[in-house]
Amino acid sequence: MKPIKISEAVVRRLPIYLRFLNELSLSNIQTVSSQDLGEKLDLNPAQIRKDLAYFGEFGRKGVGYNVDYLIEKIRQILKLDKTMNVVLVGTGNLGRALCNYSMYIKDNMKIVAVFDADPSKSGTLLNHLVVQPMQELADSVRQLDISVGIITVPASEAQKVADEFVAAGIRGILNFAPVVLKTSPGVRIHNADFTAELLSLAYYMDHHEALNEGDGER
Amino acid sequence: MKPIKISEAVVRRLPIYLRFLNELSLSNIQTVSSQDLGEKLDLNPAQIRKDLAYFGEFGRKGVGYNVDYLIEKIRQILKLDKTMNVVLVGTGNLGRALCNYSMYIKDNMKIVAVFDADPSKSGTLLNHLVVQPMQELADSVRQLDISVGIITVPASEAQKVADEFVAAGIRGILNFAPVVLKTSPGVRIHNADFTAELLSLAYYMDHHEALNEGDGER
DNA sequence: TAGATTGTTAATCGATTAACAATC
DNA sequence: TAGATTGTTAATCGATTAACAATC
Repeated sequence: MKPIKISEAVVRRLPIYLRFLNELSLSNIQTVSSQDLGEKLDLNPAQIRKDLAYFGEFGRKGVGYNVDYLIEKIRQILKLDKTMNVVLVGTGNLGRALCNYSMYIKDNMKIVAVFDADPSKSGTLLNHLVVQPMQELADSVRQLDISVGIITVPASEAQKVADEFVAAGIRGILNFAPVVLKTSPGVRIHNADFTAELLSLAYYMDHHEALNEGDGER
Repeated sequence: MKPIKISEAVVRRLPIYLRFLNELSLSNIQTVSSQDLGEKLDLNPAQIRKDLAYFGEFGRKGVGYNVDYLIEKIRQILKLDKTMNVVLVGTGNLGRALCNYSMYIKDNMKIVAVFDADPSKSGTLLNHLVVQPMQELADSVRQLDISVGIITVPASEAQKVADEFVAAGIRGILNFAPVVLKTSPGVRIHNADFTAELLSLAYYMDHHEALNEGDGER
């Protein structure tokens, strides 16, 4: 009935909308216009309306969007209305930091298993979870109905972990390792590569004002 | 002489090129073609050639690019040939994990000061650096010639920190807090927002295959 | 020379923005 | 009713890809 394919850029903005709407809801604000959203999120109001309209008619002309209703709808679209089980591999500093994050709960994303390639880490406790050895990955993924995997191992190990994820049946990967992963077409990879962000930030420091005269973008 | 403005998308890809070239260099590979790069990095070869050509003629027709020369050039473009001093605010799990990262050294990005809004954290040691109270921020930025700031505080505190960064003269911000920051036009903000990446990943899990038939993209 | 590969222009594709009728 | 704001179409803008002459 609606075979329109949604662009990646649109999907990427949905969590941004959701977060801000949650803030509004906490402040007991009941209605918001695309104008308001655009100002707060530095986006064009038309773009916001268009993004939302891909999924349905959520607003009321002359009025705006009901905050709580829109939250509910976006959560449905992103499938955050049911719990999504997540596995994390790599219990270094970053991996441990991510495990301790509590935000997942509200968004129904839950780290339910933790692995490390280093056998000496097996059995140690990390935020109520026992670190497991890699051999148990496939079993856990099946038994715990895990669909998403987070990679926080060194770059040199990341591809290997990705391969094991795919073999175990994982369909989505959030990759923190600074490397381009290769997987089969059905698997979705999102990169959370802050080192690249940091390096590209350097480009914009100081001396390039002369070149980028028409600056001020984000 | 070259008043062409470089698009954001181009700059974002430069660190990706650089990383892979570094790998090649370590393997003693001396020459690489845009074809090779494209295959390894999942990018169109024409795009890679065009990206590089914005900054100069780095390749040789019929031959390809000299790996070490290209590394040198990209490092110059990104200004990684001189040390860039970085400050980090927020010594929670994530902040501590970032401080312990060693990658910065190779890329000449160095965390030289660490702050926390919680006064009880002041004076504690974090990876050879003494955690400082926020009042000292502006002084440190000036004295240590810091141009980039990393924000790893909770979302509720992030805007305040960004304001203090701007007031202290910082020109680039890497923001890990899940919130859209507002600053003056001259300040560059890059978001390292893995929570958004994780939530948007959920969208692509399972039941949406039917809609996105033409899948397989990244 | 023949084969390979760049740098670059032109064509294509897709995403953003403007505009406005519909309507609350 | 008048004012506001959506949903959506059309216009614009920008980025990606294809194609190819130049040349190593």
